Amino acid sequence: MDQTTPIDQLGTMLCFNIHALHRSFGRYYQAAFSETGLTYPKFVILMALDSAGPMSVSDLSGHAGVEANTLSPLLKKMATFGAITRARAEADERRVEVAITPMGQEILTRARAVIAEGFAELQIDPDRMADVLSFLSEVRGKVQKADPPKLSFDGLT
Amino acid sequence: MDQTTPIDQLGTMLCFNIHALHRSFGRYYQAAFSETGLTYPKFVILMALDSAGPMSVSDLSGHAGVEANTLSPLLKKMATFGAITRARAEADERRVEVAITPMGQEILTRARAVIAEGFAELQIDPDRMADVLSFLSEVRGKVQKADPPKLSFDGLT
DNA sequence: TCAATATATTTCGTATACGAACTAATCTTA
DNA sequence: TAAGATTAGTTCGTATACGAAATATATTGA
Repeated sequence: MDQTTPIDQLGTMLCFNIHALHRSFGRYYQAAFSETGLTYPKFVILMALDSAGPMSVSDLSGHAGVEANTLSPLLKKMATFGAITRARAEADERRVEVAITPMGQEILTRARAVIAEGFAELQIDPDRMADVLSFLSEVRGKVQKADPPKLSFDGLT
Repeated sequence: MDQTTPIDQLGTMLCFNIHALHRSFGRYYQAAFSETGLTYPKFVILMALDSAGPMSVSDLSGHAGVEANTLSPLLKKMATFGAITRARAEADERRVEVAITPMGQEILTRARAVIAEGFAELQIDPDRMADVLSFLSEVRGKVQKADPPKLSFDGLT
């Protein structure tokens, strides 16, 4: 951005870039999926259920990177649509087991193909991408564990 | 995630990582700012106005990476609070010029310090970070220009 | 010049997303 | 074994965020 960017601002810049790229992806997926009612968050849920198998809402929360209270209404809609199933666990009635259905699998397969096709057009270097992915995972782990210092407006003019 | 991740899934994985990291940053900033009413999107707006000077809503939209209709209510709240000013441009009454106030500057300065402090604790390699930032910017540019292929559920079982 | 078009912003409807509070089920332990 | 703590999920209130439509202003062209 600026040749005098101090190291203290790198964190801020990373957030900014993540935020802006997140929005760009959001619009991209919205354009790709809009005719179908599928959205990016739902796609992430299907991916998690497909790769890690049936699991509880809170486990899914960890896999998808969103809170359980965000998932709750989404899962309800997806179950109504038929892409997943939701059922109280017999062993522990507090838990709700979520699983992808064959219809959900079919949707996921098609969505993945569309996304793969779209990404191929972006011409992104796979090696660099892999490196960035590992960096982002590392940062995410640290951010999740961190206890942020608190901002205060005391004495604000 | 999986040692057999094919190249066509890298795009999907990048989205997933961006999405999850975005959520992690969101929670981090929420924890850091919650006592003050400042939020991450408002922080981004202050940063953009501070670094690029007063500008219209649509220019700010470009700088902040969100749509103008998202900014509109945010800017109204921030102006009521006193962190920014909003005024119809004299030359062109369609435009609304937005500018940061001294109070907004003060808030930004404090927020930046808190974030810089928090990030220093994360122990992230600055060189690697800089490299990742340039990659993310590059990807964002491509995603924004791209015309995604469209998903369809025709003939879904 | 004045109707057709274009541009800037706001409003509207819908979809995440979070923390806090709530409910229900399970576990602990005195 | 029953009161208290813990855990899982949902509901509630608030804050983004987007596309589409509405509104207001400016520009163009016959």
